[in-house]
Amino acid sequence: MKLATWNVNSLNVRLPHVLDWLHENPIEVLCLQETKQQDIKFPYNDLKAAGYHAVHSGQKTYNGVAILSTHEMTDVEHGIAGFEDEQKRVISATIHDDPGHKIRVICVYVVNGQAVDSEKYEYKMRWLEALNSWLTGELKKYPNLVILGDYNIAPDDRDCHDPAAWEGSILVSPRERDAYEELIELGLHDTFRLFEADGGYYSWWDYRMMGFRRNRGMRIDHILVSDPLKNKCTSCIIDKAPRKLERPSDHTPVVLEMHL
DNA sequence: ATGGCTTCTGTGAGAAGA
Repeated sequence: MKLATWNVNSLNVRLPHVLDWLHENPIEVLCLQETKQQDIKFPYNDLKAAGYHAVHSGQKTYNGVAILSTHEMTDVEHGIAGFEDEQKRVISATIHDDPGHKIRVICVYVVNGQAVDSEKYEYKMRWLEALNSWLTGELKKYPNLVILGDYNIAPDDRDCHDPAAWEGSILVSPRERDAYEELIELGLHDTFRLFEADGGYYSWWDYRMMGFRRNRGMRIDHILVSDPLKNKCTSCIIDKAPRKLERPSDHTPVVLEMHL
């Protein structure tokens, strides 16, 4: 089974890239973030024509998350149970593959936080705490769990192009990294790091200052798996190809392969 | 360098992203 995550920075703008990418990369599950559109505008028909079921939790202008799958999805849940949030940042579903395996997939768009001294940063920290408590229960309910998305956290200095310049800033601050580490301590594994120990691999590059060409990026999009799935993982790669297209998203897909 | 780009809203210029 192949699963991927991609922050598309507006599905309205990026739908052609998504359809082209799915055509070239036939995978079973794709989680999208920042669709930036209401459900009524979501391109269910175009995705269906491409062979994908889809579930979406969207809103106008900001946020918005979706799960696309070639397989049937059941038990769709929106948001973090018990956490009131106007912002559409989480959607979950159970994927049923052809051999009959059941995998619980959670698509997350973690709060950006803007700057460490902003109110949005405090919201980010509260949000991550709520995610953590909720996941504790979800892991018990669903042993085979994959959490894919834009975490807006670079877990360590290998995941940042210039740690000295970024020290203490948003995306790398100690409190954010501690919150990420607490997710890992629930018994989750950063699948990219199962296969690659070196730095210099990023999933986001700033649009400004030729960030991509100079590889001035951050690895902030992650695929975490629960313990029972760890040894089923066979590869996790960052596909830089879509970042090279005309009018790209500033993020690029991360792809996990598992042999169930 | 409180910048740089891109998207959104909505038709201006400002917010937000990361």
